Amino acid sequence: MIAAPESTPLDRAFFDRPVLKVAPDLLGRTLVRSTEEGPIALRLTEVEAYAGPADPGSHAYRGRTDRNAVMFGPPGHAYVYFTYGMWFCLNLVCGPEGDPSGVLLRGGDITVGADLARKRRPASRRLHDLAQGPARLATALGVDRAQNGADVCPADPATSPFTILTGTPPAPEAIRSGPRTGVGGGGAAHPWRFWIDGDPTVSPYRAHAPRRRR
DNA sequence: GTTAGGATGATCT
DNA sequence: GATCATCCTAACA
Repeated sequence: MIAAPESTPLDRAFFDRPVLKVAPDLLGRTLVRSTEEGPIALRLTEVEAYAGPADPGSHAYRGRTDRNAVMFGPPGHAYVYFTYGMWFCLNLVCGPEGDPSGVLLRGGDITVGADLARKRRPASRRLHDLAQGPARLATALGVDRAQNGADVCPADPATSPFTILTGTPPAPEAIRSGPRTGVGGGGAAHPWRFWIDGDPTVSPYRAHAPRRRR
């Protein structure tokens, strides 16, 4: 039988490239999240690049720590971090090894397993906001600290919580870029956020606002 | 439709 | 002790 395009996993060479090439190339790809409860497939519609040790918006800006160690490792692995006391966010580490760069997955369209995602995100009112925003995406997919460092290009996909399939990339003219969301300290200076034009699962842009003290 | 403010804790200075 | 690669709800237009 002929394999559908969606069935081909992206290999490590895909991620072992500069992050600014990988990030837009991830749009339209399918992330498969496997759990005991069942699989969820997500078509990526919005991502952000965090580009190496000189990027002031990056967790790696001030060097390697226990928290960001995965970003310094080999490409094709998941970097999961906990933020705002409540949420997890999912990144994919890009190459080359030793260069701490990665792609934050900010939004996607759930194509398989929407019922399971709804169970994890009862606050979600519509299909398109199940994974609209990085913490929503991680919540819908059931991602937490346990997946930090997981291989997303495993030799045997059955052994990994993640696989990424070729999917159906959008036409190049449908790919938009702009400033990153929610990063301060000059980190929004570069147009390193990429999304699929007009897709309802793309999160609304919010400029970084310093939090007020109570 | 928009906006303001609170939740909540790991991480780093 | 301040800062977060955020989300949700309530209030208001």
